[in-house]
Amino acid sequence: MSRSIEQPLNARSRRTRQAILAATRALLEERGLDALTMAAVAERVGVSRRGLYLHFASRGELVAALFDYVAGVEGLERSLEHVWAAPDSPAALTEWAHHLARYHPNVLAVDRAVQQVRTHDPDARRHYERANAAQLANCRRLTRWLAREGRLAEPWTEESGAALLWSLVSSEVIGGLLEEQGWSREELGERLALLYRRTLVAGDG
Amino acid sequence: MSRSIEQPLNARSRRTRQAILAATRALLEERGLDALTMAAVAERVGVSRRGLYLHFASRGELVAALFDYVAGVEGLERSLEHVWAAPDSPAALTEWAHHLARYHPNVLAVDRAVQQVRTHDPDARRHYERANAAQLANCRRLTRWLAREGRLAEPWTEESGAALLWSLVSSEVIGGLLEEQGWSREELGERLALLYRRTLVAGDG
DNA sequence: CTTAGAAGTATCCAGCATGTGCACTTTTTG
DNA sequence: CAAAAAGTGCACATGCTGGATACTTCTAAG
Repeated sequence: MSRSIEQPLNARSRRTRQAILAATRALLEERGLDALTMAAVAERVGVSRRGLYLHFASRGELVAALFDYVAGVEGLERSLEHVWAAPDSPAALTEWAHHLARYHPNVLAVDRAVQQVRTHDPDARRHYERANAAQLANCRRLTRWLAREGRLAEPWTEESGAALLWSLVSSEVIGGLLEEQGWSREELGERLALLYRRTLVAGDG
Repeated sequence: MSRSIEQPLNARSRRTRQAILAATRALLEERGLDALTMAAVAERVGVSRRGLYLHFASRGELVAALFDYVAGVEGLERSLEHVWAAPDSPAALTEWAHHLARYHPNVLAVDRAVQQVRTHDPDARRHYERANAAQLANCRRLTRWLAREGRLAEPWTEESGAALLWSLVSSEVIGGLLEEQGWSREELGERLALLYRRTLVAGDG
């Protein structure tokens, strides 16, 4: 099932594909994953239900494709630049917290959807695992930086610190604090930054 | 739909109900939520598919019922006693970390299932929210205790500290660290305790 | 400007899961 | 033993996915 669909050559095709992705995202954010049926998407795009399958082999593939779509639209790379441009590793850690608070809220719905769908769908699982590996790599880069500068607090290692950081990039955590606990993005960023520094950074009074 | 089903009076009925819950849990843990169809459960229990609906009005209600079932079987209350028996608030916080590492791994599959199902099913949502509120109340009790003893670090308040603690009781976090990062329960407990103390406790060298 | 091939439509279909209705049998219990 | 409760078997409506087929419409390259 769900054999990937080759890159569209046609301009018309590309436009339709984008329209489908945009409509899917909107529908997902407005009405949730359960309401996201192929029929509902088709109607919203103004295309036949059968037509969707010309662009996405399955519902799972469609949801999975949202992953990269929102990363582009919401500027994942751009937001990450702030982290690596920091002057030192503790500052980078703080920037990482702010990056989470800046970027992730915008993709929460998609994150959660991919996460649910991944259990059935190999395509979604692939996308999820790729994104996850990238996330973990970023975390490890942070802890390595800390270690190099001698700022990684006892008893953390590059590995265990990275794992901890990675685990806190969770739609459950971020969504819970924002939506259920009513934190603002600013509060989220500041407080995560605080947690990170106190937990991981040595000599940070 | 999914009108609740009244307390069974019959001994036979109670036995069957327990058998259904046990089989459901086993199936869920072995083969995941997707494989958890009413037909599969029925076969495993050795009861007709129709018979399940005599005990649980819907699949959602069945999954939701697992919540309390595992809490009983795995001794939620008993595990929590360690927390409140602690001599002081920082010790309680440490005990809380160990409680998470002791209890939660045993109910991860059920936690995740209820969380997914709750989006469709009102019954599951009710159960989830009740459990969640209890969780949050526990966290607040911890931060209140800290505050009373003057051990709550700047800039946390009873409320914001509780929210933070609450957000870290997440199957995504716990499951991720245990399963994907390969932490042992001991490591999880120790490291969470460390994170909690450094972040929330004042004057804890 | 024409024409081959791609994009898209309309309709039907099979598969599979949920949950309900109904007549029936078996077990429990007073 | 008799009534009530528990459980069975089967049929059925509904809702979704994804595949098939024959058809029309657009677009891109010669």
